[in-house]
Amino acid sequence: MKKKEELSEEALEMIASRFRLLSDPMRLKILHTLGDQEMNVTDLVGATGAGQANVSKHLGIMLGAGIVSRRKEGLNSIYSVSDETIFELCEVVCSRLKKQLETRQNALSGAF
Amino acid sequence: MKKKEELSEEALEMIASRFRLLSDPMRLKILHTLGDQEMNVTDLVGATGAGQANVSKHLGIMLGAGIVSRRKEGLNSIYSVSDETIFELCEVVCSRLKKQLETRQNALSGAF
DNA sequence: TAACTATATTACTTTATAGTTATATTCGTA
DNA sequence: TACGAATATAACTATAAAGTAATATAGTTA
Repeated sequence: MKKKEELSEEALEMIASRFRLLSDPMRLKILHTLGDQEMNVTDLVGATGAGQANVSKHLGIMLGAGIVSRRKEGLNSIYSVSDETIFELCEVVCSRLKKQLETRQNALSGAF
Repeated sequence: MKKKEELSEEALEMIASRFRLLSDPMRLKILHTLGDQEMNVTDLVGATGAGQANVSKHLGIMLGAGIVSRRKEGLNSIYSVSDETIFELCEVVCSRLKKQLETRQNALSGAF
């Protein structure tokens, strides 16, 4: 029954926003560093080499979007990835990029 | 054999850039409008309601990134989506967003 | 309570980019 | 060849967001 529906501005904005979350190298680095572990902010700062305020801000943004979760333990904030689809998305993108580069290499293979 | 490899800055930037392409509502609208068809710029302008220069610019960006392709026919530039993974990514995001909103609704269901 | 530690937030600067207007380019046609 | 149409591009403006330094907040410990 579903035909080519017109996507509402609101829907487009929600989807775009989710992609926007992933469009920053530092956030990807944080997510990749987290992986399936729990880590506090200080350790993430050490692992990523970014500034504390910057890491904290990125985590706050991702927390708000519901892709990481936080639990407090004393002074520490311990974060983990709560949205596993993130990694699925990254894999799809990464595979596609590899294939694309491979195709380009082949296109040049006979030339000069 | 693959351990938790450190992702290079370059790799992170490439992946982030791909997500950045999808982080704009107008580009998503263009991609969704295209679907599996071929369309020229004028028709896309009509279908999206955006300005000609704007549509043209977005198409140029996506062409450069290899997610749409272009063929010329007389005065027309006819575009189509050349990277089907785009739709896969959008579906994953969209499903996840739905589930997330559903969860939030349930969280409020007993309250007041 | 005072000092310390971990995290969050605020204010600011800088950069990237979306949209727009005007113009250039390219091809078709009278 | 001159004109018109479709698309691309350049220049500009406005906005959003990343990074940073300074500060606030909250828990911990001497």
